[in-house]
Amino acid sequence: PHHVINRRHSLSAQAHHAGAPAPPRREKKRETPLALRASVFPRMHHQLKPPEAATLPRHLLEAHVVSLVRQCRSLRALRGAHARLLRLRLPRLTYAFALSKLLASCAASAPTAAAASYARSLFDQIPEPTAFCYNSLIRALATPSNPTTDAFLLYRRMLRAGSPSPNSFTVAFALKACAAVPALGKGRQLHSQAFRQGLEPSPYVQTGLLNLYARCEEVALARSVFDGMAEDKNLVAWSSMIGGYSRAGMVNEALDLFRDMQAAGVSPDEVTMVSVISACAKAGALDLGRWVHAFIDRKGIMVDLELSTALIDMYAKCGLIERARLVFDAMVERDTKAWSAMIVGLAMHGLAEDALGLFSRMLQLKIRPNNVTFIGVLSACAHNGLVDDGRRYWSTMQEMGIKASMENYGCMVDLLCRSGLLDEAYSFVTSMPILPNSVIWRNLLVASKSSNRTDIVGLASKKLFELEPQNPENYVLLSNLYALNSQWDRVRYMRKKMKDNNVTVVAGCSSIEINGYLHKFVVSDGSHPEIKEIRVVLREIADRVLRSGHKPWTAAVLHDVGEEEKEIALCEHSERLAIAYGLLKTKAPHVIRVVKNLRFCPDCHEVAKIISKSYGREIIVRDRVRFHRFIGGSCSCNDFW
DNA sequence: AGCATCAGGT
Repeated sequence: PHHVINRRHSLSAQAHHAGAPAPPRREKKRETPLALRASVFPRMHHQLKPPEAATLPRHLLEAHVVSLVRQCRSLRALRGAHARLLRLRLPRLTYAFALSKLLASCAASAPTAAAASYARSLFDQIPEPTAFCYNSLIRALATPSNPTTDAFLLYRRMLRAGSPSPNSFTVAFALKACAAVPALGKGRQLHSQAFRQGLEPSPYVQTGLLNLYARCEEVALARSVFDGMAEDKNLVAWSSMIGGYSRAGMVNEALDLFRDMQAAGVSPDEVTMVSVISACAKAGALDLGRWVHAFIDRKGIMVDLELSTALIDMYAKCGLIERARLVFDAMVERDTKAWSAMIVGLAMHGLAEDALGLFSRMLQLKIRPNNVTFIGVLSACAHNGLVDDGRRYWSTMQEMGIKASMENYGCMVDLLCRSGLLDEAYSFVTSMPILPNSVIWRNLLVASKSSNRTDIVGLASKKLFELEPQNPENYVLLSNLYALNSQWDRVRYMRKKMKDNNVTVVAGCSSIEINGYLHKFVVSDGSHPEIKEIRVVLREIADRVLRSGHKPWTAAVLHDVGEEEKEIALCEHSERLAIAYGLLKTKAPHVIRVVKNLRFCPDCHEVAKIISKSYGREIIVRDRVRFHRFIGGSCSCNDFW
């Protein structure tokens, strides 16, 4: 039979390749339709009274239970049904049956904390839970809001009890729970146990494992599960693996696999496309993103809420904020995430007015913002020096009863620091109700760079090394700070400390997309096949920069080497290599788009301005924080970043 | 009774 199935698959793959029309898209999954089956049972069952319940045969009672539970579409309805069943005073066994049906229905509902606790209370009332009951409870506990991985603990309890023994459903649900947290270690234990119990071959266990590893960004592990799966991998396996690559930022791999998937005759759906689009977003690969969007249209893939949101994010992160706006405006239904994506996108582009305008429209339409929305709002203020507005939005957030997350505090600190309000930032940090994270301390440290505030520098660096003793950024930052104040002994001490703690510097990395392929560069990177040609362009840039009267800002180079060497190091910064490659490979009206993993080097920022004027090229660079758009010698950030 | 997707400050 396997042979036959495989043949069928390869035939359909051929049909697909021959350009046959794509099969009609399936309808998006909806909630179970209301009581389709209720009419099957006589109306009298809905009005069952306790005396009758005692006389009816068990199979009829069970049918009644099934129909009652099936009608429930919310937790509230389930509780109501539960109450009605209680009043019937069902025989013990039938009641246990009813409880397990309620539990299963609860597990299938939206995975909220309320559903989880109700499921647990149902489970606790079942005297001898079957594997079905365990499975349902594990499934209901699989919410990201369960940091202790209750689901996994229940699974262990089941194993310890010895009976009932877990089946493939148990492992699949437990894996989903681990993936939701995500909890890699626990997931790996499940993997080996599933193997021992012979449950590994189940396709649901396999995709569960694959997805767990993909969510944990354990790409190699995910890939080994993926490769170990049968020839005819299903859509879920492909989507999950592509999602894993995408999350890990391995864009080329994600897109290669997307191509392999089509070659294997599997048609992607809207879920697959969300991962593919967000891979493009992460990479800032505009051409690829545009191509994938066209693909979605061509194949008639439904652009639902999630895919629209992913498209907004992609266009925003690829520097086409206008297109992001078009997608947003075309949406028929927008949730908080869609609004947030748009607001964050505008903020990233320094378009504070639009971002804040959109936010007030969101409020008018009674869409409830959340803390992520406020990240967008506050960062819009921060990027434009709107301190007073930022403070006002901060209190708006409080008034709306939205609990500030660490990220929100981070935005506020950033806002105050950028506006030079170091004292206010410092007292804001020290009066936070939660312990500030490393990001906040780092921000404070950067802000006090030229302030002579040894108290702040001292505290912030102490906290930083406590929180992140292994983060190279901290060493570089502090070393830089000391170098700025010519405290060379301290600079040397930092370098020694770095060596002693086995910390190595993270290289800046910039990428540019040429002809659909992503080219990556790191500082002084000689590995590119066209490096000779690139160096010629770099020399020409250096000449033009010199003629424009710009003096290389060598303070951006950390090492205490000679001035000349510093200038050379600057010229080989990753962003400059990428821009040079863009100049080499493309012609005038084409926009040079570069993505950098760290912040823009100040000297390279100046140089980019000069290039945009001297070569008459538009350059858009996405750095770790925001977009910079260079036209005719100036940047859209107005040098405020 | 299951498996895959969306927004994030430094």
